Amino acid sequence: MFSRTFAYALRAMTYIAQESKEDQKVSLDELATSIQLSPHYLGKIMQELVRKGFLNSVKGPGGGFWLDKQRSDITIYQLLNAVDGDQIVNSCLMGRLKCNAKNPCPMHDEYLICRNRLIDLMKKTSIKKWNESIEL
Amino acid sequence: MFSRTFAYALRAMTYIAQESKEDQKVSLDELATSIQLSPHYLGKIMQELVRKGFLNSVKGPGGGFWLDKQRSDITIYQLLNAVDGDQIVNSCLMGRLKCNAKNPCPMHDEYLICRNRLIDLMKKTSIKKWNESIEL
DNA sequence: TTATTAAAAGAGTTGAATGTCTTTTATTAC
DNA sequence: GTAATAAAAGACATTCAACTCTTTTAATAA
Repeated sequence: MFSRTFAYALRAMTYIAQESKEDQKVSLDELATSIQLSPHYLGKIMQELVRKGFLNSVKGPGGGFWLDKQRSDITIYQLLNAVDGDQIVNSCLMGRLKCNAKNPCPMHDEYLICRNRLIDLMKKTSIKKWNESIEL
Repeated sequence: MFSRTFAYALRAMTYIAQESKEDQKVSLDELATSIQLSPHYLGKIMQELVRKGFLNSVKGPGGGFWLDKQRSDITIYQLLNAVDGDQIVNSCLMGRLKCNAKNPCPMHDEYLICRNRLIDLMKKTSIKKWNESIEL
């Protein structure tokens, strides 16, 4: 439903939120090992997340990625939108070109309800909360 | 969320259910024109649907595709499964490799509920019902 | 039985997402 | 300032769904 890149980004944020502080950075290699992804590809994802302000990085010896305390309040919905955009959830489940309240398909209303429930929950779930809820 | 092929298959079944009888078949070209898809690609999709028993076809002059009355009772869920399989709906929304009732993610329960509501409705919606509900 | 029609089959192409490899840039430690 | 470290950047490769084009097979009609 969502992209793999989003899943990787979420796993990476999860790990970094747990393991990093400003004085204890996580290197790309450590991160790549922990989430089982090639460091090259993960590098691109991380680069993009840093650029968009989801976490911090510094180059050089002792460098790496880390997450400020206050940034663990960002939600998985924000992360999803940053990585995948919002086009995914804004189309007819059945692929009808024009499906709307005036001319809905039989799935339309139910899909809207479900979609909104899931989006609401994603908007309420911060990285911090996500981490508190799951066992790795 | 689902494949384009499924959307095309549904549109094709919709058109054929409306326009065909055993003595009034719909040709591939007519169908392709009506749903705005290249006849070659549509041909493959139709071929597969015929092979799987969702509708009938005959070659030659006057040939084409048609849907038996009783086959309009097949559901859009059956069509989806035939085209896309069922793997789509059976994975964690957030892409966790092992997400289950014992070790769920924060989205797990809500997603299960929504997923089941949508699947139930798809199982209840026959091609016939689908056609009665929508305006083209 | 031959020409025509129309689906079936198969080979090839494209584009986007995903993934790999190499080079560059920035930072630190000495 | 030089060597080492580690992220950033960019070029290249792979994969898969989606799509196109060509050939074959089956059915009909005359």
